[in-house]
Amino acid sequence: MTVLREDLADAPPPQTYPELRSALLARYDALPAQLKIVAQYLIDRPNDAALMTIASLSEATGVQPSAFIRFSKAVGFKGFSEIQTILRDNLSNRQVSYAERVTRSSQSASLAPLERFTQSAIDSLNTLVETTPPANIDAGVKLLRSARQIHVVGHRRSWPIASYFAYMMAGFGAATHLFSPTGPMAEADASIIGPGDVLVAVSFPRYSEETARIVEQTTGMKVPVIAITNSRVAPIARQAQIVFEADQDEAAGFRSLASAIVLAQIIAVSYGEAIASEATAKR
Amino acid sequence: MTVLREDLADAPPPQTYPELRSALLARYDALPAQLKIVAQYLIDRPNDAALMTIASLSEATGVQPSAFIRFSKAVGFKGFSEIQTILRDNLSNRQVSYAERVTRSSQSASLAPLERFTQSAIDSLNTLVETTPPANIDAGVKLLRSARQIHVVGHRRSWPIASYFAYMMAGFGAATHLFSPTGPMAEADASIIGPGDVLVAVSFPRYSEETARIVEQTTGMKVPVIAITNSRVAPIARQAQIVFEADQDEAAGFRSLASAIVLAQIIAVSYGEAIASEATAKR
DNA sequence: TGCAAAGCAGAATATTTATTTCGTTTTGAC
DNA sequence: GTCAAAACGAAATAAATATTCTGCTTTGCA
Repeated sequence: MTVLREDLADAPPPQTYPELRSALLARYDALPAQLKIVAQYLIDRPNDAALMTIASLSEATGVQPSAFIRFSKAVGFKGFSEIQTILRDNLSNRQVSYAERVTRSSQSASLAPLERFTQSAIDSLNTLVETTPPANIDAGVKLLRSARQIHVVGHRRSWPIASYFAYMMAGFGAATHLFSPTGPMAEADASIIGPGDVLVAVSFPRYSEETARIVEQTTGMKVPVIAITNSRVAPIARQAQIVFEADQDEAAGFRSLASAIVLAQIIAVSYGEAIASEATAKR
Repeated sequence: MTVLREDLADAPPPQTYPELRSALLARYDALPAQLKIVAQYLIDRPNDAALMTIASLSEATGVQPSAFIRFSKAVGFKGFSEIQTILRDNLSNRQVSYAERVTRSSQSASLAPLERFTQSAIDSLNTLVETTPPANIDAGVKLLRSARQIHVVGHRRSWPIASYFAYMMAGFGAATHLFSPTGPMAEADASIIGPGDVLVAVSFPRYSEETARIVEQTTGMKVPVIAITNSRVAPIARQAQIVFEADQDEAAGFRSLASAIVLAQIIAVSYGEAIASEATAKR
């Protein structure tokens, strides 16, 4: 009886790339010749293999397509596609693929709000770290420090972010002006912006028209704009010198402001630290 | 003759992702509605799009598969596969991974603000889920639904949370009043609170005296108070009927508002869902 | 050296995925 | 409002890709 060997084969198949990798390493010696080649390729170039078809893998390795299927089954999968799913998830360094997440979340629609929104916020925070280039923050800080005066605008859902940012900046001693949250006079206010100033505009869907108008007027005066928004193609992002993206995730129709407010904090604190270190250097 | 326009369309199609990206940004405004959605998705989440099939992209964006082909041809490609090839090339030789970035920046003494505050926010969100009893949310929702009018107060750092909460509640049709953020008149305002009302007070260190005073006056009138704060022994927590704790974590002296704003969202949306399900039941 | 079991290559098939087609709807100019 | 052009959605078709099947070859053991 080959009970032992069967037990090994029946062990639950790996779900993540690190698991897969160590499973392959463990079983490598016991594999037949062609399958060894397949295993080696998957270990050596997982990111290439993730994007290739079986046909091109066959060409690259000199191993027949059917061998890839045999390999997959030998390792406990139903087919090679399952292995590729793991490789792809690993490549985009997500726990589960995005497509899966879409279908899954539409299935289990009614998780408690507590878990739902917290998880969504955490996801969007992770996205924030991954997608924000540190150079962007440096550029933003530099621009803010060069400003004669810093104007901040944001309406409706973006108002909390705008007011928080203005509050922090004022706390660091920056000359800060915050546009009032509502009212038809907002547009007229834009006249207080002058040369040497910088406008920080916060705007999330549904984008406020007042904010867009102020941004438009500001760019017309050649005054630079820093945008905090959810997409590079957001209305205000097109005209902005520097664009920060936050808050792309959405749970049950309600977007979380968590990543936006953390982003505002990061920019403000980076500014504060830059000011502080300059003060120290001068002494 | 529309030579100019044709010239633009006939320009050699992009071959690399940066080229593609800027081409999309340049032509974005001129695209029809559905194709705008496609362009936006490719700009916002190129790494996801690289690995998804047209079918799953269609599901994720709500745009029909055929629109993806029309889009591809409008931008100068033969089909969507050619675009995906570019996205995949970009994905496979992309910059350093996030994990690498963290280890690298942690080597250089202090972590960059980006990683520091994001991590701190995630920690406090996890704490939020663990420490918030669902029954507390239910009790809060019940109290809010029984209110004749809902007053919201919060100053300084707590102002963004208070204004966001008030904005959400007003959006759900609740009779909401938000106390002005500053000024010596705040105290006088408390007189507008009457029997049957509920006060939602947001207060974090350093606790605002105005907020504390309004809470004091309110409890004197036997009007119930819901507190959103950082500790059960915070000034306003003692007198409150219901206390929500958020935001216990602190990174480098700067507390994150992430968990507080998510908490505000959770309470408001729970309220909104309760309202909605009641409306459905009545029908 | 003979024989059974396992491994293998290539072609056939099934499945998934991209693309085209076409009737309907929307948009924009007059 | 009316009309033509453009855009759109849904289903049909074409292309690609994965998987299975078959007969042949190698391997390992007696």
